Amino acid sequence: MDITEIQKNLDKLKVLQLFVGINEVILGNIFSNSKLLRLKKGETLFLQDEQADHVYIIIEGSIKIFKSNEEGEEMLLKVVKVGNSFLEAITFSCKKYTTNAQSLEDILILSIPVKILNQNIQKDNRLATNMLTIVGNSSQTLIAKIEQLTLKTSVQRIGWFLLRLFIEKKGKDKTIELPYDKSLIASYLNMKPETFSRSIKQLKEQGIDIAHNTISIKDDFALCEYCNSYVASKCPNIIHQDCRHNN
Amino acid sequence: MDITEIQKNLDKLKVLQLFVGINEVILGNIFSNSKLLRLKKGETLFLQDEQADHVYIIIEGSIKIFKSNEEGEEMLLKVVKVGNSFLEAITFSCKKYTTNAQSLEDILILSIPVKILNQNIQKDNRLATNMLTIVGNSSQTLIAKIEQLTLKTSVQRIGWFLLRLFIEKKGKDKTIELPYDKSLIASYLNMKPETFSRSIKQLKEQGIDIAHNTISIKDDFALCEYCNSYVASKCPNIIHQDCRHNN
DNA sequence: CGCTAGATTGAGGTCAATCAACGGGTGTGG
DNA sequence: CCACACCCGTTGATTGACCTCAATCTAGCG
Repeated sequence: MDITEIQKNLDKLKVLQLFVGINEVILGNIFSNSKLLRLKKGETLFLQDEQADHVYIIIEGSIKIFKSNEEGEEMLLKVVKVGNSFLEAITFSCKKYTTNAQSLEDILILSIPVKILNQNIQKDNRLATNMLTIVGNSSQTLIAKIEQLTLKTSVQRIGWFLLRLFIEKKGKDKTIELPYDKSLIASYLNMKPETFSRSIKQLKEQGIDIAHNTISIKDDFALCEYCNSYVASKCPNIIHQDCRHNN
Repeated sequence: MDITEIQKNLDKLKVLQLFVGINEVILGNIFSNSKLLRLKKGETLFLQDEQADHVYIIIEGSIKIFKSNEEGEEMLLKVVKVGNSFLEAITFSCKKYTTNAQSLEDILILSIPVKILNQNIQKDNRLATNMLTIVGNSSQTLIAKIEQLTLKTSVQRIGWFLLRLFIEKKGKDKTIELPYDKSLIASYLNMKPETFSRSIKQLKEQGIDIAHNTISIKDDFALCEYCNSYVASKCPNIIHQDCRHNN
């Protein structure tokens, strides 16, 4: 019920993918029934098998969504950054979280009761279609991840990851920074830090260099061989005539 | 426009998850703009990167959804059976299929133009929420698949697959038939047929026997060690006091 | 009966994991 | 200011799981 603080963040909230095109009345109802939470770095947001009664949207910071087995091994599913929700973590049928969520830094999040969300879905169709788009996209990302895990080598997975980083930044820079610790990236790509380290050496021979946390590429097309059609659809180089996915 | 044939299958169609609770007018609009297709075994329904302008629902038979790389290797994502759709194959943003689909036997399918579906989503909220449930569930299945691929050995993956088969059948039988070729199952579990074959031998020592296409288990709990919480939620044995997931 | 596709078995190779040691930052306390 | 511990990342040596290739077996079918 900390409406005043929600008001302060209203501008950030209204433009989120989940709330695009939703009228003020619905938004008001959702926000007035939601809460803002602050968590310190490393705190747990929810655990696998807990009752999934809230949906979260990140306003500041980032969190990791992961699975773990009885041996304590972690399987990093995704890192959720500012402005994103993670609806795929909740099931619409079984009502329990199927993953764990932990903050990677100090975070500020909006916590929406699932019940409230469901009530408003009935009232505003746009909310349902927005959610559909979000869950649909995350499905695509999951499929892409499966493709990488099953059909690609460790070097190829790193190349693919770096390519996505460069496309995300959209800048003309041939140099960018790694967004997380190397061991976290390794986990996301399903390999051990040692393997990550060794694979990077192989990439060096192809004009892709990682020194400390700085990645630099020889030219704009150094990573093209790690592209696939899903990534290509977001790549500014797709217009280039040498691009495999140019059509 | 083969309405008469659609009429014949109306009973089958109306009870599908996608159409639950949708009123007759909407259904009529959807069906009158859809077509029934018959494909022979092995025919291609759509290919990766093609324009995704139709959504399909299977009325008879089954199909496989898979990715393939330039070397022709296949990565089986899922097998879609009677009554199911595969909305996750379409993107809501990029409008291209991200996977391939091919029939595993002679099939009869309903082909709905995406445009028609979108129009009716605007009119009937229930259609949107039904889709949300379907895509949400498939997200969960994808997450479960990633978990298996990354954290489990080949023997564990087979055990998990067999467990799901037994739960699906729900019967009290300790003997069931494999639903597809072993090589197809192997592909689904991301291993080679040879590895599948060798892993089965290891399962024999635990009271799980596969002779030809018949699986038989020593007792109802032989496969319990391959369970996880997502599978457990559908397992009749979860009420048993020895069940790890009983709570 | 022979043909063929699928399944099994064996031998050998490969990629990534494991285990262990080391180096370079960073922070803390004396 | 230095000594020390600690974490992260790197490097080397070895292991192991799964793949590859090839031969053989089996079941189904005309």
